[in-house]
Amino acid sequence: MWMVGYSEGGEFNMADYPLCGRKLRPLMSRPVPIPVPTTSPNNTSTITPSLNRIHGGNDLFSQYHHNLQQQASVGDHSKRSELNNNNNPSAAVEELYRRGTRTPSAEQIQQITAQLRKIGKIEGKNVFYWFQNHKARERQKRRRQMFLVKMGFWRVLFSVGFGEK
Amino acid sequence: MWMVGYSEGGEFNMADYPLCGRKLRPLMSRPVPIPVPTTSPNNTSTITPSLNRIHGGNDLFSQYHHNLQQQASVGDHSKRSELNNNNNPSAAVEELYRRGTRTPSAEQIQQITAQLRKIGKIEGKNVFYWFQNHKARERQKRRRQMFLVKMGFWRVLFSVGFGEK
DNA sequence: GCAAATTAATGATTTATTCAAG
DNA sequence: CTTGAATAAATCATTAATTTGC
Repeated sequence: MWMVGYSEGGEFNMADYPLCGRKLRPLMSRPVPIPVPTTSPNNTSTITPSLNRIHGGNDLFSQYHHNLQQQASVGDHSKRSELNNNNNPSAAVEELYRRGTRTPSAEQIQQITAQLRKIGKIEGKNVFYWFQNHKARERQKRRRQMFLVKMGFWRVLFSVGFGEK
Repeated sequence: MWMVGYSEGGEFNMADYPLCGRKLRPLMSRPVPIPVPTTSPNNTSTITPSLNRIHGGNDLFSQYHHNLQQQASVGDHSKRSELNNNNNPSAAVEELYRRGTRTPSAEQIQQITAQLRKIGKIEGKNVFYWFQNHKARERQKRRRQMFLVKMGFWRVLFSVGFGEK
């Protein structure tokens, strides 16, 4: 019988995972995601306003893509799509993501950044971070959902906030 | 709204988390891990009986450590600890593991084996295999636990058998 | 309504893991 | 096995969004 606090050379340390301390809402069966008018009156701005609040820092992006060369010599500009999502940078990158872009190369990032710079102040590293985070969090979300589904925890699924947003 | 079957690149692999495939008890809140006498009457032999049943095979050990030389010339016999764990070879190596030994060198393996040979029939490759397997399985176990914990599924953890073995 | 308190979202960093080359 | 680059995971930090007590 192993305990929560059991640790052997840093095996499992409760304090290492603050995310886990997250409080769950009370477990209630909510079979159909009926829009409840009491809690949230209207979700108007559901589009994530990300990529707008950008704060400074060191350029980790260039750390990763230190081999940023003229690898676009021949140029595979097959699907540029011009990124014209009505001046919403987030919508633009989400469009790219939806179309399959996951880990854009340094050259791709440069192109995307160039397009987005027409809309607002942005750097390549911001685009880099965005794709990193978006990919990771999409996967995370999917894994959580898959896990619960495979476990058959429909109740947990609904209580966890499943179905909305 | 997302779908069950949605998958993008085979993210979640059930086989990677055999612990999760376990049948779950009905989801009940069990705030304190009270010892349940019905399921597991008594876990007396929780100490792994490994390193006692040794079967033959090719010597992978000598494959890896083909450079077994007198590298112990100067000798860093700082913490020998003599391995006197009351004639239990498994307890002995687990003690070493707990103290930090992960991938012992050929020379270390020879020393350990020499000590263990006082207790029973053993070869260097057995010790080598033990550390290989133990390291791998500890990591595996840790990953499984981390997975559930990081997902924040405490209830699942408990219902999944967390707390017993 | 409103403002403090809480929670969720997300950009930025840091740490760990994977994978290929030597 | 060791090393280094690339990636993924975890975490930190800050802000948006929501809840809650008046």
